[in-house]
Amino acid sequence: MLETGLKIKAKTLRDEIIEALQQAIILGQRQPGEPLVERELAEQFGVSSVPVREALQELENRGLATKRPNYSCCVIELAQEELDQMFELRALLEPQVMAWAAERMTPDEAAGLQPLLEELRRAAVNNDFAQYFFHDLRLHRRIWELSRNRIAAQALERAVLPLFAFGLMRAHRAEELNLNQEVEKHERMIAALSKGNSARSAEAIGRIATGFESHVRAEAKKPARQTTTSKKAKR
Amino acid sequence: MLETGLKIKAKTLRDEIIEALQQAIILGQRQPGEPLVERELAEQFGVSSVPVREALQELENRGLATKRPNYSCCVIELAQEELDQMFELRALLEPQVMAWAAERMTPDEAAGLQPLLEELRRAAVNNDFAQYFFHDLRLHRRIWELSRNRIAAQALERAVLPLFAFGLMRAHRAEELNLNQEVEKHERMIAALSKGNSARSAEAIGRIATGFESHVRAEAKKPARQTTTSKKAKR
DNA sequence: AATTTGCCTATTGTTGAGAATGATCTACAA
DNA sequence: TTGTAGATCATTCTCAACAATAGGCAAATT
Repeated sequence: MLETGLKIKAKTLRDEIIEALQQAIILGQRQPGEPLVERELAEQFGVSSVPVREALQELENRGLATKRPNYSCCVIELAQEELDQMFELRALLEPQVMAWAAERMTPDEAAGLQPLLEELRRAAVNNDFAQYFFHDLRLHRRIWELSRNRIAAQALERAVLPLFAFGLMRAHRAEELNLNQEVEKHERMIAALSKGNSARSAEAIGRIATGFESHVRAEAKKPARQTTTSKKAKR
Repeated sequence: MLETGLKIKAKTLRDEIIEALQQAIILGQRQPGEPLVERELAEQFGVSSVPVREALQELENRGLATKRPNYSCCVIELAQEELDQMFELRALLEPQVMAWAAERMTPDEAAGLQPLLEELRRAAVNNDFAQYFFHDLRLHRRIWELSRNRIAAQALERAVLPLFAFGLMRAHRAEELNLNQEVEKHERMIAALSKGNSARSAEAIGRIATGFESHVRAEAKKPARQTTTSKKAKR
């Protein structure tokens, strides 16, 4: 099962709910457009509605949900236009962030990337798409962190995470992807990073990052907006 | 007096409080590091504490405050390191966003920038720094919007707004700035934008970038590379 | 039939009180 | 003096009940 990987730090109910809902959205247990009703969730989590409200607010800030006054919060729905914007921003940001990481990471930190890469490799060998995307995200996040620019890392997070909610990283959407090949690209990228070669690192990410990008942009014409089965939209 | 520009906004208490606090922070009525106590603010605004909590959460997401569990929310304090990160990100992002705006804006939209430029000019003539920075932000925001990339615009907002909280845009910090000269740079930039000249627009923003950037970074001693990871990015 | 009007209801927004938390302070011992 | 354990206290966090809102339904009007 997917885990946050971050130590269980949920000290407050709000944070627990955030994690739970984020995971549910990313795993597709909550479909795009599906309403997230405060009281319903409150009962489900066995808490009051205030922590749920705050969690929903945070989900909106992470780009995983939309919230209008006096209206049920809904899982984010992305139009093609918005997908394009996210890819556009990522294409601009990530190469430079890679370059910064290459310049600024220590040898120790570079070595620390290997275990993450290993996880990626294992997922690829097992042909486990869900695991692959999960560890892919973890690896990229870690590198963003090593760029020593937290603001830029956040911007990337904001540009990438919603794609998970949209279902881009679900297994069935990526069946054409050759995971082993992708892993090789990552290996080359990390090799460049570890050598502190910023130019090659930036170039390498250009080949990967997109892996799914081209794939998705080609077929994303028909994203049928799902109608929820159990829960109908407000009223 | 500074106004949000958007009049019909606050439909909910939370939003009113957000606006009020944001303005207070930007105007320096709330100093960096100053604690924002929920009950205090609640009483001050004549409301209960929940809307205040939600407002504080939003302020944190805008990069204007910091919030730790079971601890008073505080107005953001920026270390030199974080300032550098914000300038670094902005330097990467804004030229490209300008280029996009130049390519994508309609003639009408380009014409619509003139009134904003006029406001800037007036503030400069009156040597009113507060007004100048305020209208400068409005103008830049509008252009970001015209880039047709909302995610990128948000990232820029997130990189720039905290600088206001930090007080970079206060009058006394900018006394060396020649406002009329700055206005001229903006005029050239907008001219390039209006012609759809993306290359010149991107280059023009590099010169303006803010006027305060060079001023501030001058006193910064930038550690290009860190050898230890003693300070891990706090989350 | 089409449009308007007003009520109805599900859901969000807000409140005041209370429980839980972590920082600070004091007393005491090494 | 220095460090440590416990009590204190300010403040956040949570709750359950209440109020306000916006959309939908149906009757009334044109």
